[in-house]
Amino acid sequence: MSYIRLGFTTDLFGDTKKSMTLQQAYKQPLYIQIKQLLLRRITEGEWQEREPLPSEWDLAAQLDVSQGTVRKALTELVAEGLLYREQGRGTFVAQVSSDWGDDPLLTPGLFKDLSDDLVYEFLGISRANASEDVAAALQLRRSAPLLRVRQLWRWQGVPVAVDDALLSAEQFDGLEASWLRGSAGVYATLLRRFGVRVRMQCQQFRAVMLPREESALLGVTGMVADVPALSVLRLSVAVDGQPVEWRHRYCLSHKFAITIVK
Amino acid sequence: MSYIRLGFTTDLFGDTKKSMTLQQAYKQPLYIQIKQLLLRRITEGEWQEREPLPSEWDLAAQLDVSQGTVRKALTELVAEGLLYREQGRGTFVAQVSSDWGDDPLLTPGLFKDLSDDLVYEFLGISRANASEDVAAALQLRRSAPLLRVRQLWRWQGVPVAVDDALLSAEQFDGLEASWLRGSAGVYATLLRRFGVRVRMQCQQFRAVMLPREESALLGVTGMVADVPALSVLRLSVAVDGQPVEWRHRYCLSHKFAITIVK
DNA sequence: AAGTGGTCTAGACCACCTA
DNA sequence: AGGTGGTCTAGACCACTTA
Repeated sequence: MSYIRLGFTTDLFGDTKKSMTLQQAYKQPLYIQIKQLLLRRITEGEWQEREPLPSEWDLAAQLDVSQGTVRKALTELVAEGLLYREQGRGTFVAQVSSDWGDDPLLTPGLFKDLSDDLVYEFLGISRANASEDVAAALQLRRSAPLLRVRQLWRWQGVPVAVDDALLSAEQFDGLEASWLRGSAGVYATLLRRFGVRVRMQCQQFRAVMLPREESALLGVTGMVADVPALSVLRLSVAVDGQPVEWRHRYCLSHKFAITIVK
Repeated sequence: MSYIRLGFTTDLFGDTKKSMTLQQAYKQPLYIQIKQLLLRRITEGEWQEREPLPSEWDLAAQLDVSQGTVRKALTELVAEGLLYREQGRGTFVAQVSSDWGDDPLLTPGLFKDLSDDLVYEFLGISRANASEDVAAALQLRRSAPLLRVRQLWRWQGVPVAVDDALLSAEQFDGLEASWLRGSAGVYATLLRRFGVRVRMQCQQFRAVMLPREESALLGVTGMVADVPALSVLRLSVAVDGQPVEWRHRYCLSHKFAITIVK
C-alpha cells in the first residue's frame, strides 16, 4: 500500500476517487486513515468496552498494511484515551470517563491524594434555550432548544458540587430521565443510548460567589450564605470533534481542590 | 546495537558494567537511553534555545543507531515540550515557558480568546521556611530555608494576579533580585543562571476569598473588600523529575478565567 | 508453546524548506 | 538540488501473559 495507490485509486473507506491528482488535499497518511477507520468501527460498537481488538498483526493483514502502521494508529487512539494496551494481553476499548472527568480531587492539605468516593445524584432534566455563548460553543443556532441535566455530587455524604449539562435537544431527542436515574452518568448514557462517545476538550476555571439557587442545592444557608465557589465550564466533544456537551459546575472547594496533572 | 550489547557491555553513557545479567533492571530500551542522553546534552547547553539539533540521520550515525530510533526519542522530547520540529527545516530546542504557564486566559464571555498581553512585574525576594506541605512537595526537610519570589501580573495595566514562587534556598543560593528585575521571569532565570530547565507538573485550583495582604497588592480596597479569588497551586519539576518550584497564585477571575485545553 | 504488545533495523520514498 | 522531517515496509527479536 503506497501513497500512489491512495492518491488515485481508492482510500480505505471505499470512497473511490479515481484520477485524483496528488496535490489534492485528499491524501492523508495511511496511519491516519487506519486510525479513522478504527474510530468508526469502535463508535459503531464493533467491540464493546473492555473488549480486545484483533492483534496488531491481524489488523495489519486485514487492512493490508504493515504492523508498524497499525501500531502508529493504535498509539494515537491510546493517547486520546479511546483504547488502552496491556503488555502481552492485547489492545482494549476504554471505558468512557465519568461525568466528573479524570481530574483527581485533593484534600485541602495540598498535594495529598484522596480516594475519589464521589457519589453522583441525578436531580432532573429540564428544557432551555441556548444563550449566544452556548450556541456558539455547541455550534447550534441562537436559542436552539437544549436539554439540561442537573446533577448533585456528594463527598462522604456532604454535597460538594452541582452540575448542569447542556445538550442539543434535537440531537438527543427522546432522552429519558429514567435512563439517567440509575446510570453511571451522562457520558455513559450518551454512549449506551445514542452511541455517542464523548471526551472533554477544554475546561475553564474561575472563582465566583455561589449563586442563591446553587446555595440552596448545596445546603449552604443561614449565616454563612456568602461562600466562594469554583466555577468550572467544560466543553466536551464527540470523537469526530463535534461539540456535544456544555457543562457548568459549581464546586465548594474548601473541602478539596481540583487538580490537573501535566 | 542490540539488547545483548547493552545488557552486558556498556550503555550509551559509558558506564561500563560488564557481565551484568539481563534480568537486572539496568536495561532500558535504546530510544529511552538516546532520549536521556539528548536530555543531558540539552540541559548542559550544547544547543541554545531555538537552535537546531543535528539532523535525525546525523544523530543516528553519531550514536550508531537507526534513524527510526532517534526519531522515537526526539518525538518524546517534543511531546514533553523540550523540542519542537519544523517540517523540512529541523528539530529545535524549545524556549522555556513563561511563568504564567501555557494556559490561555479568556474573557468572561466564555470561550472567546484573548490576546495574552499579560505584563509581569517583579516585586521582590524574601526568605521563608518550608511548611510541612511544601517541604514534602519539594522533597526538602521540614522548615528548610526557601527563597520566595513575589510577582504581580497586570492585564491592560490593571493588577489581576499575585504570585509567590518558592525555591530551595540551598539549591539556588546566590539568586539575586537584579537577575529577576529585567528578566523574562523565574523560569527563564533558573535556566540562564543555574542551567535548570523547568516544566509544570501539576496544578490545583480552588476558590477562596482574597486574603487581606493580596487584596492590598491587587488594589482591592474599600467597600468591595471581599472578593472571591482563584487560588492556583503549582508544582514544577526539572527535566529529571526532581521538584524545583512550588508556586501559589491568587487570580482575580472576574476579568477572565484560566483555561486548560485537553 | 503460542500469542500479544514493544523495540529495532535498513532501506525506500514523500513533502516541505532553503538556497 | 540537496537537506530535513515524515511515512511505510518487511523482517527480526524481546518481554510479558496465558494456557
